[in-house]
Amino acid sequence: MQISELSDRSGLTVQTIKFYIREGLLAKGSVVSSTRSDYDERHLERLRLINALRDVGELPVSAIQQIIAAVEDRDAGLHELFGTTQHALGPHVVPPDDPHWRAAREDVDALIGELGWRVSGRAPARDLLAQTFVALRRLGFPITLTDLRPYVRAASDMAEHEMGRLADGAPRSRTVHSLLASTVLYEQVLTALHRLAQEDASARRFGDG
Amino acid sequence: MQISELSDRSGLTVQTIKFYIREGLLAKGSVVSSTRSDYDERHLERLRLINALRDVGELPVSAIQQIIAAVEDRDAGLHELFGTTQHALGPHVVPPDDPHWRAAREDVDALIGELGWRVSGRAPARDLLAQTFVALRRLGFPITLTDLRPYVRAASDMAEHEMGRLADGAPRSRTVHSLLASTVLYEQVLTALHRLAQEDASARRFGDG
DNA sequence: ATCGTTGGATTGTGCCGCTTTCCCATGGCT
DNA sequence: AGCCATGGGAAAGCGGCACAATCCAACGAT
Repeated sequence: MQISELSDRSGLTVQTIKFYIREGLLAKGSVVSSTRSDYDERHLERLRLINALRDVGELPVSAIQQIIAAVEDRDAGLHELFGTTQHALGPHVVPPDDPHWRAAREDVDALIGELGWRVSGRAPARDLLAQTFVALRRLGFPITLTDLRPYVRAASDMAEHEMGRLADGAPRSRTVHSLLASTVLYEQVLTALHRLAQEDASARRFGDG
Repeated sequence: MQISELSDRSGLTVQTIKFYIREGLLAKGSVVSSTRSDYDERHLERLRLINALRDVGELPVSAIQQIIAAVEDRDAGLHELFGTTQHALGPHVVPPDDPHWRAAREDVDALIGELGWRVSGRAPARDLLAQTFVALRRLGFPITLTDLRPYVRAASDMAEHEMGRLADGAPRSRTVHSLLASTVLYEQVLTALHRLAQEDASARRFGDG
């Protein structure tokens, strides 16, 4: 398949595909001549993945780069791919050297310790959670463990469900895609449903219809 | 308080504060002379809100503008503020006129109808959900109602919990802040916990420790 | 032979969120 | 009275990002 067909089938412009190749998100086609390269279904599949991560996951190109690199590394285990994805998802803030921040971060670490969760000490999600704690406190809505309980329950139930859905015997590439779908795409599913449920709750409480 | 003190206390530079004033995110101080204005605690509070929406919620300035405008509109009810916030959260994609997209959107509408949720037909979260459906299908992981069930349950439980937390007798400004915290900030709490729970589940399933 | 297509490289573009720069008025200290 | 740090207001600049446009030389189908 030529690049123009790849463009048609993927819905991306030729320039964008070239851009992705330059940035290392997509492999070059196999060179047929100095002005022809051949692309196959795997290139299309890759573009679909890139598109999902970009459009739905709203990931920057640099983050997708990292994920793709981990996907390509056939030596890496699935858990390593997981870590790379988490790291790519961010946040990319450098925690300021602030006492409030350190306190929030300690609360987060303590919570994870109590739950017995096996989570890397460098997981960016720790900082993400600490950041929200700080912001909530600064706004005068300190968060308590009681507030968190339903969220913790829901989060672990869903995570369990997601891991259970990964097919065991499937080829690696499919498992990898499934893993990324679970993390990046199902996160959006959860967010969307949460917003919809909130609107319903708000309508029932404040609405006049 | 002068702008320099406001700058010190908020952690934002004077220029950034001026920028927010220009953009309509923050009210001007009360003019004391042609070169002095006076800022009070409400300005500081507002800056904290802006910061939370920006740093934690990752909202663009234009979205914060819309939310602030709704907050300022003392005639608007809380449910309207809710709708504005939802709209500001996005996504801001124009649904393409694609059969897959229309089908996904119909699935979403049907789901919401079955659940009996009172959700505006223009709620962007409908599109967000439809978008993930399309992406999942294109990747070869079609989503089923069974897959969604645990997410729906979790989402409505949390939404119920969040609405219940809003204090009834509090002054409007506090309720408004609480509402925004529930929607924008608790969404991040949920996301962070979901990621942490996933990492734990992944470690238990794939990890070697 | 011609004309469209491709690869490869360079340059340009539009948006975003500030940041810098200027200018000038003023207030308060000396 | 003189001086200068501070503040207000407006305009222009900047750095990052994700492409998009343009140009060129080399093919390849007709």
